Amino acid sequence: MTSVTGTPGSIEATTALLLSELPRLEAQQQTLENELAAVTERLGSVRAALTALQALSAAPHVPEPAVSPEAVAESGTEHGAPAEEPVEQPAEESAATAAIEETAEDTADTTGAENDAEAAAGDDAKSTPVQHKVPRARASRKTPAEAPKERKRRTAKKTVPATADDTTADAAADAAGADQPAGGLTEQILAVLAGSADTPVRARDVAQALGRDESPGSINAVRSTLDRLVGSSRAHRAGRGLYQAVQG
DNA sequence: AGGAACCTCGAATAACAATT
DNA sequence: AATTGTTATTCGAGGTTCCT
Repeated sequence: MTSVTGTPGSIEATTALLLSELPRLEAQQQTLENELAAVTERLGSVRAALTALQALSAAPHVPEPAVSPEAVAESGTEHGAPAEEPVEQPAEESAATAAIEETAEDTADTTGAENDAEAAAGDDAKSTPVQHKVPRARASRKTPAEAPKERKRRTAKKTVPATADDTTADAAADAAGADQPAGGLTEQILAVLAGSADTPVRARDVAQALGRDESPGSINAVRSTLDRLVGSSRAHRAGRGLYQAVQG
């Protein structure tokens, strides 16, 4: 299956390299998951503190979490942390201040993890960067007659690769090496594709698998490279936004 | 309730700049 | 010169809101 163009020797060497990195990457994955769980827990603590304070001061509203509901839900479901649970802590002042202090401390402690979680959550919730889209003319908008009747759910569209994400992206991460370039970006991406040859992957997944920043710019760079690979027949497009290693 | 219009976001594409 | 990164623009599709 994974017939990425290359000499057999280079494939073997790459395979050996990737296998040697496997244990370290798995450990790194575990570490990151633990950090995310810690952040999720902290989030609950922060909310508890805010709620308690609100109860004390009868403030009109509590600012919504900066973390997107999606991300919270995700982290909650994935790690069993009730991040979305309504806070039912006693609204005692001491409790509130204690929670706040604890929160402040842990926030300082988990800055790194927070950043990671933020990167993951914020990106998923699309923390649209600078790209201001000029309200483009609606000329291109399809009339309902033209629009396809069966609207595939965007979520479904995302879940398919996302599900694959857990497996293929992990495998891809294994395949690519998460921290340093083992060859050019093109080769790394090819390795990712080869690592999940059975399942098409998204540019985002590839970027994630490579341990790259999940900023739009970074993903765009991956996408650009993927497009070049497609253009050079070293990869093929399996669908909109989906890339796959060339078969056979 | 159903449909149309609008909004938002991800993806595709192209062009250019920077780096090796 | 090839590779990689960045930016801008456009397109496609799903979600939300509004109107009848």
